[in-house]
Amino acid sequence: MIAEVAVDCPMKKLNKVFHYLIPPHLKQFISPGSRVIVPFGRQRVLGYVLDIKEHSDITQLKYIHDILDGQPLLDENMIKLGKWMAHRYITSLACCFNAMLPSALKTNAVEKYTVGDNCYDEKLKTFLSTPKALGELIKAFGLSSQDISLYIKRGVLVKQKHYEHKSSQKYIDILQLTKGVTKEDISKRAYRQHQLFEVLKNQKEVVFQKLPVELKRAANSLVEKGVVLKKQKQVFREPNNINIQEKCVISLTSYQKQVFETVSESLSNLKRDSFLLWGVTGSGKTEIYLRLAEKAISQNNDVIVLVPEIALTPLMVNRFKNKFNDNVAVLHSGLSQGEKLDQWQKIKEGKVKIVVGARSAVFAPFKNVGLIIIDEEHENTYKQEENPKYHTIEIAQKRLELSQGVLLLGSATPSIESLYRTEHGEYKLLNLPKRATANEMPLIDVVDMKSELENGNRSIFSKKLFKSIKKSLDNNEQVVLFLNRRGFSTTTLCRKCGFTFKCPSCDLTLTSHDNGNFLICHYCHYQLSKPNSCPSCKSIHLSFNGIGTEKLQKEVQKVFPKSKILRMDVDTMSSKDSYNKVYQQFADKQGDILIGTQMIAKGFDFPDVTTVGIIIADMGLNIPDFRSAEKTFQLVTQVAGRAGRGDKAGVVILQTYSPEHYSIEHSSKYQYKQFYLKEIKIREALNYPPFVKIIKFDIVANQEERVKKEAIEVAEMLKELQKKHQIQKSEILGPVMSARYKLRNNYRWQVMLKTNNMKQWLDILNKYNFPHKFSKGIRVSIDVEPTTTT
DNA sequence: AGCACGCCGACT
DNA sequence: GTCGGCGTGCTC
Repeated sequence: MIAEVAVDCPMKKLNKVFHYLIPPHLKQFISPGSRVIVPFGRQRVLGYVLDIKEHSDITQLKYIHDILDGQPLLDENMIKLGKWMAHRYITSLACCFNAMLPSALKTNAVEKYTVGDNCYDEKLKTFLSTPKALGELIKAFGLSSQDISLYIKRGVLVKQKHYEHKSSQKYIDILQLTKGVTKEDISKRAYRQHQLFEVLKNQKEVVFQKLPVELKRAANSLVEKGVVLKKQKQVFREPNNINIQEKCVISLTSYQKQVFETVSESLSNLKRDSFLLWGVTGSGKTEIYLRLAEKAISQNNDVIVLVPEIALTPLMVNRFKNKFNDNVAVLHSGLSQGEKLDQWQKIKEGKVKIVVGARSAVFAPFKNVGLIIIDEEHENTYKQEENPKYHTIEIAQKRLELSQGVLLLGSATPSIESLYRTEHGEYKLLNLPKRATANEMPLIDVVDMKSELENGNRSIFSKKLFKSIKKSLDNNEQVVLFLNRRGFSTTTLCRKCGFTFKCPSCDLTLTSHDNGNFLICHYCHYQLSKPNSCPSCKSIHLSFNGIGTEKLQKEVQKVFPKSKILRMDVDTMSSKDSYNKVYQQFADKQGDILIGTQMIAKGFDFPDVTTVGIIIADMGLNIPDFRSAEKTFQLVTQVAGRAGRGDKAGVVILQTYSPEHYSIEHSSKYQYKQFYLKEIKIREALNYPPFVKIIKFDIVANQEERVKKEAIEVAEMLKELQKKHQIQKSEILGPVMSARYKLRNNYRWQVMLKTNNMKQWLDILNKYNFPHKFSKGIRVSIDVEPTTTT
């Protein structure tokens, strides 16, 4: 008996499997889907058994060393899915299987040592009868690291990885300055340590785990010197308990009924079908989801419900929990690894029939998936940005193909691609053109900020927005202000010589925070305390340009001094609970005005909000990405949906510098269809998706010159492959410097491949083992159908 | 990832 | 003639 194993090792040629003999004592436990430990070269690594065979052509097979779980973790369909994924996203098999399992199962690999075949030392043998960590071994036998590597070489010792379940308690380390220490306690040359010192002086405490790598090292040496104190703090899991008044839904509208019946029919006939439900905000999509889930369960099928970000959609989770009680598992980012594992096991053991969760819940270990619902299907959180760079919709499609089920995508603003697919019969389009409740969508009033400026209004607020806010406040109603940029100001500029403060390792301008007291790099978190003068010309005239949520808050407070303002962005979300807290505060009317970034665009349902202000609507339009118009439209629609949810009518004031842009024009009138028709023409003319498929190659390394050289090489290789295999309908663009050229001291170039021949390219790139063709220190990562091209 | 293998310059 | 740098390639 031979086991075919996908080995987990970030190694070249890993789209292939390795054969191992199965030791007699493990025979009855090992089957496809088992996780095993196998000898691989001189190491022992994790592997996934994919198949059991009678024979192998390979001679000199090794034995499987051990098995990790009592039962196989993956069923036949999941193995098929993993194989398909590895090919589709050009990654290793093990990487795909890792993505399917809860992280608690994979992250706790501990290196331990045990005796090898050439160990004749009885003392060592007894000591290592249970595997020991390196530290224990060194302590007990007084060995040096050279001794150990020598012993490993000679086969006296064997290094292996141990996979242990972590305790479900989570800890973080808090750093504080020791009382009474000063700058002089740190050696003059230790630049990083001084940097950390400044941060701690200003912020009092900092979470160690959140520091950038460079500062972590500095932190450790300062802890050793006693300048900094390190304390362990337990992080408590946060139960998801927002009190939301349930809207009582008595019966479905005729539109809802029709949608329900259409999907329901496919469920009854066990047909493999895909639907796109295009329903305006508030049209009652959730109610349809609930009823369809009920239907699927009654037929003994399992249901997966996916939401973009579970923390931001407490409503959906609540409604499923209320309706199905114990039959629902929830997988959200607020759970500890251990808790996630518990939920996962509940699903695996068939104790629940429904899971509500974010992206990775698409891999929920159900046996019989009959329905997958993807809400807000246009959200880009459905694309995983790390390897395997999968898109949740694609995975869902593939799963349902394997288990014969129905896919239901829902959105008020479907992605251009999805809508395009409905025209070509890949998805069936379902419409909910009317809100389920009586109130209409709020009116969107577009204000041209250029003419405001011409009329002498230089403030952040247009006259209209100011009036509307005032009116709402006077009526004791609430206001939501949306600005998609956090921090105080985006650039700090010397007015004399034009110097701008930039991050030394990222080539990005530093955003000032805390009233300009800090400059922070939003990418690597490099910090600088408030500069007094320009480092280039010593001028003291510095100006803070560009507006972020912090500055907005300050301005609003100035103009409406009596109002109570709440702010919601990454910076105010220090703990998992902050979101719920602010949400609850605003719901309880402990705040008059809520200021926020993207975070407030989704799922907020406050009946007393009558003014919504979009401070700068066209911020996203300047991003050089083919999806920027689409994204802007979606964001405007979403934010607008926050107004007028109760009995009172709401107003949306949209401020913009480009009122004539088609994205702004159509979104302000809720004309998605018209926008779509225009956008799809542009996509066709410029040869962008959905008319072409993109594969993006990122070339990253820390040596500027080498990256450029390799990037040219990547483009050359692609052109050669294209020529050699005569691939038609393809275009290789680049290499070009990435939009964010330098990040964390790494330089990046990119090459784009546009093609209508995806299948052939995937076959060739996989066969050719493309991502691993490059020399050490150069990382070439491939993104198949990326969501952005920047 | 590790580690061996092999090819080239520096040195006993 | 040997030691050790690291570029290349393999691990069932």
